[in-house]
Amino acid sequence: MGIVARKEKQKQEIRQLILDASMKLFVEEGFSHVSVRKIAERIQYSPTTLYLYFKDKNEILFHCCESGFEKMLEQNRSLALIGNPLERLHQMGINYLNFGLTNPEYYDLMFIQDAPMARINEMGEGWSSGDQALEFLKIIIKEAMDKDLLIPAKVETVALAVWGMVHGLVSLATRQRLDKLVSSHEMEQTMHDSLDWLLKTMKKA
Amino acid sequence: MGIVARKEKQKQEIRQLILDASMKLFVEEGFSHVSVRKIAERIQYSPTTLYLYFKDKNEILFHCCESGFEKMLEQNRSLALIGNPLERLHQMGINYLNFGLTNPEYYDLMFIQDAPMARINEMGEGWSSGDQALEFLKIIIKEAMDKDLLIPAKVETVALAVWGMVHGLVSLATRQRLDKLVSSHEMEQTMHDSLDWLLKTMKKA
DNA sequence: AAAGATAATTAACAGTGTTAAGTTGGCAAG
DNA sequence: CTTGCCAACTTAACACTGTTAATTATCTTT
Repeated sequence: MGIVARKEKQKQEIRQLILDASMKLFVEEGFSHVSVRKIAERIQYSPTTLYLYFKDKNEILFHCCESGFEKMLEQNRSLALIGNPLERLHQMGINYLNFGLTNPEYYDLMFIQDAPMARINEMGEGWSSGDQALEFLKIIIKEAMDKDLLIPAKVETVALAVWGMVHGLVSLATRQRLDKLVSSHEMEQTMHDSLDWLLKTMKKA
Repeated sequence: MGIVARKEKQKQEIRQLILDASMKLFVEEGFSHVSVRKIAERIQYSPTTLYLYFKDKNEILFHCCESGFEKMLEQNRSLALIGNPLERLHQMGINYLNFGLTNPEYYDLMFIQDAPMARINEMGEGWSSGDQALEFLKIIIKEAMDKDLLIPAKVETVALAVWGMVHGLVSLATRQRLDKLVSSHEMEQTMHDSLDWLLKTMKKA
């Protein structure tokens, strides 16, 4: 009994060892340079050993992705302090843009790459991290509407529109679609302008 | 003189042969299954021959990307018939969403993958297709503001916001980030709802 | 200590983009 | 008419990728 427990603990330790190495590699060299062989080399194991602890590379990437969501959640902790739901929404948008621009690799994994989604679809479970984030957004919007600060509309519609816009801005920027339109030092300001415009426009007069 | 011209013509023919094969492969099997070897096999040439006509795979993909823009432009031809700039903007948004959802592979190449941008950055030239499309959007928005149909604001800011939103919606949908939130048969309607909401909200009362 | 289970490895498969070296063809000059 | 050249094209190879099957090493239990 004690033995099987220790074995399980060791197994979890190696799993964590693999994930830590993956994360480091991921942050240092970027998504596209993360390979099973490179991860294995970092922890001095054979490449195939990773397959004893994870089904495939997608599963490893999924965990890196989850860790990205934690990072984002961490950044949003301070939102709870903001009483005004409209200001809170604004700050949440700013946080989102900043997160995307400062952690493009994480952002990629969380919202663009299909590797993490592939693993989610194989398992039954839904995309809890993403659901949670959108739920959070919906609650703020609902609160703002209830307090008569926003023009009334279907909450889902508005939430999707807002998320869509900030995601669109971040992904256009990180995928270099705005490079020739906006000089890089103006990029952040320009994106914030668009966010400000949206919030101002949807605000009740 | 006639000889060197014929030679040049033949060279262009093979270039086109390669591009046609790439496009077919691209449409039939999707972006991720397009490989230099597969393209070569389709036209009965050795893989390395492609490198005599194109610098690298990115350059081939860039041309597929351009062809996607033509397809999109084609779809937008009918916009010219719409007199009201607000209605024109609306239809343009609908077209954009439809294009993205019905041609996810093209959309990917045009707005998400970095392969085509890599080739553009290597050459000096800017992203003319993208610039052109955004310019088109800006003109409509400006016209709507001039005709007092929209709440006045900086045109660039609004254009980027609108583009950002539709792009965000399409890319979230095609990258499966909305699967567990919106059932697939409702997807299109939900996205259209968000677009409608935005246009209605930014419209002058 | 011997047998059995478990952990880790090596070898291999089937692919990828790309470069360097070698081979074939046709055309022009001697 | 043959020789030499140049261009088009191919073969071979490099350095990778994710992943599976078979094999070896290690540790536990009898």
